[in-house]
Amino acid sequence: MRKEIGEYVFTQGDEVSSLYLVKSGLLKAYYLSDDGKENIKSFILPGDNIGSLMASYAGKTNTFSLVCVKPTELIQVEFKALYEASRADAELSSAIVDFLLAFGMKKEIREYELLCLSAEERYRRLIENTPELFDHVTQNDIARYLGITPVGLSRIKTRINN
Amino acid sequence: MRKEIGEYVFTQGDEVSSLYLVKSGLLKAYYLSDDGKENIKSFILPGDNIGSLMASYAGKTNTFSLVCVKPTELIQVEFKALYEASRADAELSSAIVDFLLAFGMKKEIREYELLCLSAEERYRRLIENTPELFDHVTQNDIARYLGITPVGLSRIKTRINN
DNA sequence: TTGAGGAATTAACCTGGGTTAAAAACCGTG
DNA sequence: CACGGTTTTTAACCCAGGTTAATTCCTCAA
Repeated sequence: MRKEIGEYVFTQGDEVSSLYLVKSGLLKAYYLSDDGKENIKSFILPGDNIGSLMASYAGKTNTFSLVCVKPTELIQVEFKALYEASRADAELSSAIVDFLLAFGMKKEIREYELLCLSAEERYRRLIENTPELFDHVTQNDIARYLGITPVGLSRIKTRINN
Repeated sequence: MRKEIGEYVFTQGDEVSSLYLVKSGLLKAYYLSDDGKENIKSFILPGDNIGSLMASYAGKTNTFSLVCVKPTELIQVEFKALYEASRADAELSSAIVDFLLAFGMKKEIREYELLCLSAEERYRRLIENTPELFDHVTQNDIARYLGITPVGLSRIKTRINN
């Protein structure tokens, strides 16, 4: 399926239960707080997967929204169907285990960065690890991914350049 | 296996590759930064599991330490053996999928709290969700789990009680 | 019971980042 | 090229939480 810039794949509060594999393009997943502030959970690059475990597995409503930053080509997988099928299919089950392990590791890294690093350190790491992001995403969104405001990020940048 | 207070299950930098199921007791998992500061990743209660995916699956060295806060009874599971066995055993594989899904959801919640909530909100939530923790863990450790200093937490408490 | 070491609080001062608002730099489009 | 909107920067002021250090509280072992 194909989505254009600004189109939503799903929205906070939805009762969707699918996972998505991104073939090309760029998405952002974000939480919207009561007072209208956006906090970016993650950017999803080609080759990445995305979906709310909470919504899919635990039957809860979705906790975040997923929107296109670039025109995006993605594959939708019904979570429940996949999950049921995996119960009977050892190979599929193994693949899911690998997928979930990779997912868990990513979360573990993010947790570490948010718990242990300052906003400035997180910013330096992001430049280090995914410089390509800066070509496609506004500084605004970078800031909200780092957990700070655009103003804050601008200040960090000037601080770094002495 | 049994561990007493202060005993380590493994240490940051180790090349262990086991998962642990906690039958009774209480553990804490924490990161030690270069300048000697401790940041608590999680408390592990009876029924919980713990282990470094990074170390076990990706063959990296352990990124955090695991130490007993209360005398603890736990079961050690060799990750590689489990992983290999799961390749052939559909039932085991399914169980692992369930385990990893639960793990992923926990991480997702923690990520949300660290990204979107203030220290005070995280504190309120902790009281709400795991009040029993406060009986077994020093306020010192609670603070380091919330991502703040003990002084900071003390201030939050007095602020809350007007 | 007391004394010693750790835990928690308090106070004074500092800093990173939030908030608001205005200015400047960047667009894309007519 | 000029216009209008969106980003980014800058500035002024504010506040949560860090840091250091002193004080009080707790606990437990002798």
